Amino acid sequence: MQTPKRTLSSSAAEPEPGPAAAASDVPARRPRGRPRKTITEQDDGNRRRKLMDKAAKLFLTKGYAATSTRDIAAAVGMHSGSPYYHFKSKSALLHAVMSEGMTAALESQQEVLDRLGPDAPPHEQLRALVRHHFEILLGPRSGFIPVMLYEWRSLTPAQRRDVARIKDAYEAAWMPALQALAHAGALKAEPAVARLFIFGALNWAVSWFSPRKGLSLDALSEQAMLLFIHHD
Amino acid sequence: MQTPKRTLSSSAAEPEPGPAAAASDVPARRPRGRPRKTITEQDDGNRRRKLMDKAAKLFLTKGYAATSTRDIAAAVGMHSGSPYYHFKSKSALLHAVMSEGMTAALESQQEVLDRLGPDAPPHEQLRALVRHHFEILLGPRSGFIPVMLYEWRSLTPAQRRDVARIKDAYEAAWMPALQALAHAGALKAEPAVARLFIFGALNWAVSWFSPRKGLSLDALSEQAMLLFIHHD
DNA sequence: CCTACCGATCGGTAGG
DNA sequence: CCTACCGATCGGTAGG
Repeated sequence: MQTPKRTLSSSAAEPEPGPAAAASDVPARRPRGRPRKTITEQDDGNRRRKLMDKAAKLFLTKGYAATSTRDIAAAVGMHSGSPYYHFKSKSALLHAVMSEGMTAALESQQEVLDRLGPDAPPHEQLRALVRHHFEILLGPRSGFIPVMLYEWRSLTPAQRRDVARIKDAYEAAWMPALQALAHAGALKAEPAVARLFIFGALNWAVSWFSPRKGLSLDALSEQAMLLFIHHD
Repeated sequence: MQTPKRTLSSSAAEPEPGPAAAASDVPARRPRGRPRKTITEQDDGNRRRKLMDKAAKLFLTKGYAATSTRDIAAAVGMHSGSPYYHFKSKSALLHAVMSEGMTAALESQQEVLDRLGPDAPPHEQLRALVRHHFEILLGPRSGFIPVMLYEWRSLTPAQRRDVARIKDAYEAAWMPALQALAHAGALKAEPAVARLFIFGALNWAVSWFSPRKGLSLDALSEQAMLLFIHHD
């Protein structure tokens, strides 16, 4: 990904606004993309990210509806109204978690496929996709995608459509490998149905997998491949 | 299962209490088991069941926390406080849905296995279990088990332990078939891990299956078997 | 099962 | 980002 080009008007010598200026300066209307780095008492982008991280953790533990914006504020050391400085509603915070989580997952999945190259055997492509998906779901940086799996119904219809676009692209990337495997006789179910079953099997691991149970993500991926792929 | 023996004191000629008596007669402390049939304006057991049915539907659509007891009352044509005549708390209603749903599922699953007999080939046992599970999840009388899958975290720890007992028995009944299939070489993953993946794959269908999509529950079961079971 | 009600909590906002 | 606050809603209950 490239760093976004600065617009001409926001070029070099722009003075850093102090806290007072930052407060009176219409904060609701930001330019699109990452918020620009404004030095307030705490770094702004970090606060936004921290809100999303803690919110995701709480949404996953207690559920979106049962988590109050006060819970989230307290978890990051803010006062009750302050999350609304960063997000215009509780719902927008949920949407940001899912949307940015899914975007990052789609990008890292594409990197995995690119690294493997288009001529890798489909068996290896699927193994890499499975392994990467477990990393997204269960790895040390996980959290946003599991929220998406459990809180889909908490989105508004418009938000759902928006996140679905990214999710569809993520899932569509599995089809070439599945179709190749079906063609080779290593996958016996219809690829479109197999994809749904396979995502179910993997996603469900969020509800039972514990890294301390002795199973590594590599071993878990291997078990999944053994279950789904028929060797001759 | 046997019908519970009546205690001596609650024998034959007990008069039906009228509406007034039913209202003043400590309604919170019922004997265990099904409520006895007391003729009020509406039949009591039916009202309780209707509350559970509508509550399950709402819990599944909007989520437990986002469903108010007023929503539930309105859905069955009661006023706001009336569900508390049948359940001592919102949480108790959720628990009843899961507990009674899981109990019924365990019983009908056992009937399926009994009908098949202990000498049926493991392949047929698994197919029957899968088919029955889809019936529970997606069939015309479904609803309670999907709520359990999505609202586990809304239970109190004690309620969780209680429902887990039944759920564990339900899942344990799959192990003999899976172990036999593994032994015969038709299941390549470890049976304990395979069971978790398989339940995930099947349970996930709640989020995507639509009977109008042209796929019957029989065809769905067949696809699942093709995916998991390796024929030689 | 209805009526009337309570205390608590919630999402959100104005104003600084 | 904090302070102080509002209107709405919620789970639950007493009393009949």
